[in-house]
Amino acid sequence: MAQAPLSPHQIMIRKLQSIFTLTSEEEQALLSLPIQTKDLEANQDIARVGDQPNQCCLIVEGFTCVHKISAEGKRQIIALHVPGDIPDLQSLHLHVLDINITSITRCKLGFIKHSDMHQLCEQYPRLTAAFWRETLVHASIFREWLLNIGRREAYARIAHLLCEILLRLKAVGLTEEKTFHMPMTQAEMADATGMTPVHVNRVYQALRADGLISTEKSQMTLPDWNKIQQAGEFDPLYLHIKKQATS
Amino acid sequence: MAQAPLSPHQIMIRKLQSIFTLTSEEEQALLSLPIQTKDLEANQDIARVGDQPNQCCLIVEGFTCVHKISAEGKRQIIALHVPGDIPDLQSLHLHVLDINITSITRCKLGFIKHSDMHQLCEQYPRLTAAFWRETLVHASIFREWLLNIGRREAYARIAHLLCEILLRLKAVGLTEEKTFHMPMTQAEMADATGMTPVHVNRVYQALRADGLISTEKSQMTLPDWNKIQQAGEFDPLYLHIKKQATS
DNA sequence: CGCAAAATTGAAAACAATCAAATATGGTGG
DNA sequence: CCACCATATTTGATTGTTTTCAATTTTGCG
Repeated sequence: MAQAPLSPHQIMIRKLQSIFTLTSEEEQALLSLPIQTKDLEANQDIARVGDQPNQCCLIVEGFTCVHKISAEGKRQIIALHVPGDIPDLQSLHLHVLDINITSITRCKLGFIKHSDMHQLCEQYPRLTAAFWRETLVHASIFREWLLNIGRREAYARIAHLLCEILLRLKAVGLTEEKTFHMPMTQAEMADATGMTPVHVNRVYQALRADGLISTEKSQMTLPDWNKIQQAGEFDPLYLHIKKQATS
Repeated sequence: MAQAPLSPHQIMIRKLQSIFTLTSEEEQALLSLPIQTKDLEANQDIARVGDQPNQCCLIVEGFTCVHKISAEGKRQIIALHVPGDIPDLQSLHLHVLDINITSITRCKLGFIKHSDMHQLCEQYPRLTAAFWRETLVHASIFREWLLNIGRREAYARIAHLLCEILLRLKAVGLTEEKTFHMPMTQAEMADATGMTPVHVNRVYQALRADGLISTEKSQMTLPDWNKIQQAGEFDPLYLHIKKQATS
């Protein structure tokens, strides 16, 4: 049941449960957190370098990305965010944003005031640990991306990223078997992998020819998990997901 | 007064003070934290992928790095750590290490039990925030490295990393004007920037020819801060250092 | 049906990797 | 203090993945 439209609180809890075990009391507390939702078109800025937000942004539906622009004007996508993620959770303790956050697709966002977060964490110290852990898992993903971009060749790099997206969507119940909704353009994949769009296109073709991916509209299928996992040198340890269903 | 031999507690406090304002009560609490020190030769493993440490490792003297090895056997240095840093602070909440930690130089390390850290944080919630912030600053550095490796060409990439090292050492008082002790070999710089040692060597020569760096033994000098900052597209915002002395 | 965005193709250029040696350096023991 | 050795740096020639540039084709959507 991919794309089931969950409420902001439900998706947040599902995501946290995938990396941390919440008690029902803690779930209750999360459910009472005030969240204000907002819909957004694709390719809209959510926040920008230099901003000093007083709220966090929960992805409820859609994809967003965090990116930086070099002085030469080149864009690097630093992170992808799927439903359940909070791209600017760091802003709780780093008060000036050093990144841009932009929607990739149409999105439903949930905004949570810093003050409400701080109050909740004060009251439930285990939730502090849960959110801290959430930021640490994202840091772990940054580390794996560094290896991916710094030391893997293009073919493995793309394969690796596709494996990651599948597992992260699976963790929040947004996949259908080996198929998932993949809204990123090849140009966006290029920005995420430190490549050019042209080269991404050529690697996609190679992956298709080798039977590692098949695409139809914006549906991406990874028909042979073992093969693509091997091609991408993919080991899901770094995602620190509790229950690992990689079937 | 570079290389002044500070105690483990002193260097930890100095580092935290560079990104967070500690009260004297909090400093007192940190001073009473049990830390067991250990000396280590260069190029020794401190921890490895898969480990489940029950302690954190504070760098007191020397340089260490965090790295990952690809399936092809290529190494990517993910992070550098200088005195005051705690490379595996994440292990407080991510119980299985997804990285290797290795000494670059001879080091003095301080080990702090997780249980002592948890107890301290429970007692002083602002210290939880301080350590959380410390992990977030390191995550911010990962993000900048992603931009550096993904989108900057070799010349800028090296320049950027050298700027970062200077500022990070300055934050803990380990620089002499524009000069600092730079113990990394060119091969290690290559692993940190996703390049080959040969190419690092050629970029170093270009930087020397352009008057952006000068090296003598393992002393590195950046004679013209403005020029190298520009060459490396370096903006220190991402370091989130409180008092910024970039003279 | 029409249009803008995205994907695809081909050819040429460039940055960086690779391979293989040669030179220099720093630390050690005699 | 010097010779020696392992390590690190440097050099040159070649190869190769990836980028760049410039179309062309396809797709999705109103």
